[in-house]
Amino acid sequence: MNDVELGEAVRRCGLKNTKGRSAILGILEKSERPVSAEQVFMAMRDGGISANLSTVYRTLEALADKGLARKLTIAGDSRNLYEFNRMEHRHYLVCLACNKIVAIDSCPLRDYEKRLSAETGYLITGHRLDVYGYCPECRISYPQCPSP
Amino acid sequence: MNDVELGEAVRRCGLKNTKGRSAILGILEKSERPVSAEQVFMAMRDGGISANLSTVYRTLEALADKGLARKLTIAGDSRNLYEFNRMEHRHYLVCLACNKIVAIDSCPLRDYEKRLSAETGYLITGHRLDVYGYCPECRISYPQCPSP
DNA sequence: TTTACTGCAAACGGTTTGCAAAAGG
DNA sequence: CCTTTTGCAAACCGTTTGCAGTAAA
Repeated sequence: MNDVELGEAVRRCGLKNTKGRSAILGILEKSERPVSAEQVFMAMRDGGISANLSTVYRTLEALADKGLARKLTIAGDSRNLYEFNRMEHRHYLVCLACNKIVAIDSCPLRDYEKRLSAETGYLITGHRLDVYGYCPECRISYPQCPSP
Repeated sequence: MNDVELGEAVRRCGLKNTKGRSAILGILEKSERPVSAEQVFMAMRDGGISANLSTVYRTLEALADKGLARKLTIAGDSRNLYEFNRMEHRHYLVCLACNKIVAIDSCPLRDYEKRLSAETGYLITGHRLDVYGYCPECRISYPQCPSP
């Protein structure tokens, strides 16, 4: 998305468009990994758009509320991460050595949710699945790996 | 486990046993849901054993390090939760209305991890899966349910 | 011109820490 | 005894908030 499209996306969801907001949405869209508020803040500075950290938090929250972004947490990280909402159902593979996070497209849980619902009487609305391990690069140096 | 056994478990893992420590381990063991540090703290007060909150944190951390407990986080809760480590592979079903957390015993991900490892080159060591929905009691009052 | 947004500084909640005193083995 | 553990208070970190000023529609 270019600057104009980003601005339109912000406006279309019912928010007033500002330089900061479209910049933040652009940063999310360009990043292929979830990012923290602080990372967004720094990326803005790097891009020459100064913003206040609390504004970044408020914007990320607003974008998540409106469905343009997603807020997520990864085990072992006390921060919240945000990503552009591509409307895909996604899971993450987290490297325990270098903390790299990569997205997984496949989801093995459709049938499982049905079964679980039948067994428990719960109305299942979603799930969170993160997979942990060691990436090919780190794998070499970490022969034995504790489970989280 | 009785008091003696709790104390032995603490000592066996390489920690000095104190009244507070075995009490905390006992609280974890008796609870069938994960609990927060604050909850442990209050449970101790209720049980007549006064302890400092930072000691509770330190103890939970130590028990988790030694493998007697597990530390976990649930989406949408900024706190860490702790549970007695029953050495079972477990997942949780979280009610989005009343926040009740119940354990699920089955795990549908064994084969999936193998496949994923083959596809990505990662050494997979574990995963986190939480399922969200509405429990039978809350289900009635929440007909439409947003996905987390 | 009205309403939504921003910056600032201060508060927040959960967690961690440094230190001196206390208790375990 | 020597080491580990504790209580206390203060710091910490990521996040949220109240408010007065600014900008979008």
